[in-house]
Amino acid sequence: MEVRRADKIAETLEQLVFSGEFKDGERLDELKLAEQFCVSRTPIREALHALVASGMAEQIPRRGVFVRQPGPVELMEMFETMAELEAACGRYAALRITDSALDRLVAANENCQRALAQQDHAGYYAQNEIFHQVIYESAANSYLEKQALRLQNRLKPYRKVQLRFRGRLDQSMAEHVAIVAALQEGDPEQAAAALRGHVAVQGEKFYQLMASLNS
Amino acid sequence: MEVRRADKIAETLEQLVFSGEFKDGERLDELKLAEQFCVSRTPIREALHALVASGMAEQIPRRGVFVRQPGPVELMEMFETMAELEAACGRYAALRITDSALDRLVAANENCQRALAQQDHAGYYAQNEIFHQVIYESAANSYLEKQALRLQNRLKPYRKVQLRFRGRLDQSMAEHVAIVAALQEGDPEQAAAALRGHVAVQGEKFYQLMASLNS
DNA sequence: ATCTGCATTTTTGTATACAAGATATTTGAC
DNA sequence: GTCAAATATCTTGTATACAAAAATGCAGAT
Repeated sequence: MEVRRADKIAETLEQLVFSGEFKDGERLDELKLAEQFCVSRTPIREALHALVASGMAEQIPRRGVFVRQPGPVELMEMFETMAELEAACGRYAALRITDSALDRLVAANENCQRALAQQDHAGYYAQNEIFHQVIYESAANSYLEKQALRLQNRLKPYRKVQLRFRGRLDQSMAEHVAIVAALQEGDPEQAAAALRGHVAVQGEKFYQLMASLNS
Repeated sequence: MEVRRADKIAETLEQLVFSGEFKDGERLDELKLAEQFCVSRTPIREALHALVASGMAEQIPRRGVFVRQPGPVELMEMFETMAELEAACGRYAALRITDSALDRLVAANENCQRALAQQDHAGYYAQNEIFHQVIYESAANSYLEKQALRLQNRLKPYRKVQLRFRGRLDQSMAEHVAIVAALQEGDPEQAAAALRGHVAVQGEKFYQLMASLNS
């Protein structure tokens, strides 16, 4: 799929920004990166433009591109938007979901519970991700699905933090059950509300954590 | 704001794709465009990448970038997504809108009505755009606002078509009034529902039109 | 010592040159 | 005449060279 070196570099840089290797506001030096990746400036520049397009960096003309780690406010806004996107997916999924997708949803949920019992955090995250992605897919709107996937990916590094809250995992599982129930019932309003709340609380927990750290 | 030639070129290409100058599937030849714009391939390539990033073109490695005009199904999906984004904005706006924003909303609405009375279509479009943008802004979520603005801009060329339907303009105005009322009441559910319906019907009308043209 | 103006040095943006993969064409066999 | 293989041509991707704008450093004046 990706034969161009620039694309691989973009992917690597994305990971480095995600992992916090690059601090907020840091300038991404074309020459240094070119040397570091053993390529010329050209593919580096293309990779940097990709970063800018995905919102992880900002370009100031004739000045360079700077990493743009979202602050607490922007993160909260992104979680809020995610909540609405998921609510939208849930709304349509309630009307359009297939039986096989419902099965996969239940299966992912059971896998979540199993991972939880085994203290397998990585497994839980993976299955949780699948759970939500099945809902995006079941909205039967590939454009909406793509948007949801994009933002889900963007928020991934921040979602992990919030699950450390006391009892959050159990609560999260209970919410999943309610979501599945609403989808099985085919109730758009209830599915939307359940998903909105489920995601929104993540943002709020995260915000709480950020606030507690900054005081 | 934009000192880089590549950015101006990207903007121009965007317009050309919007206006249908470039047909769906057409390859955007770097050399020809470079000659046409009297620049080298480099800024052209950057502009093409911008087009790809905004979803108006597709890049196939080692093959080139091709214009990607959305088909009826994808357009319908985009309208559906727009409806949900606007509903989300309306939901939050009902809780967060300021008095001054409400005033601007009413003013834009009156300007719409005035333009309608004078058969000033361009004026109507402009004021209608402002009406919706005030709502995005009033959601007090700049991330969500940005997403809404992006999709609104992307759908702009298609929205105009749909307003030609008999009586659609009058109906649209009535919906605007209902939206303002819900926001004034501070009722999130009603605001969301009103906006969802208002935008979704545009998609439906558009789909009807496309279907009638293809038969 | 600090600030201002000029010169130097980086660094971005663009043009050109080169490499490699994809497409088109030609030539030969059947 | 059709098909296939080899060659030629074209196009993208990358490297390098050049131009222009911004940042930096230094000298001199206040």
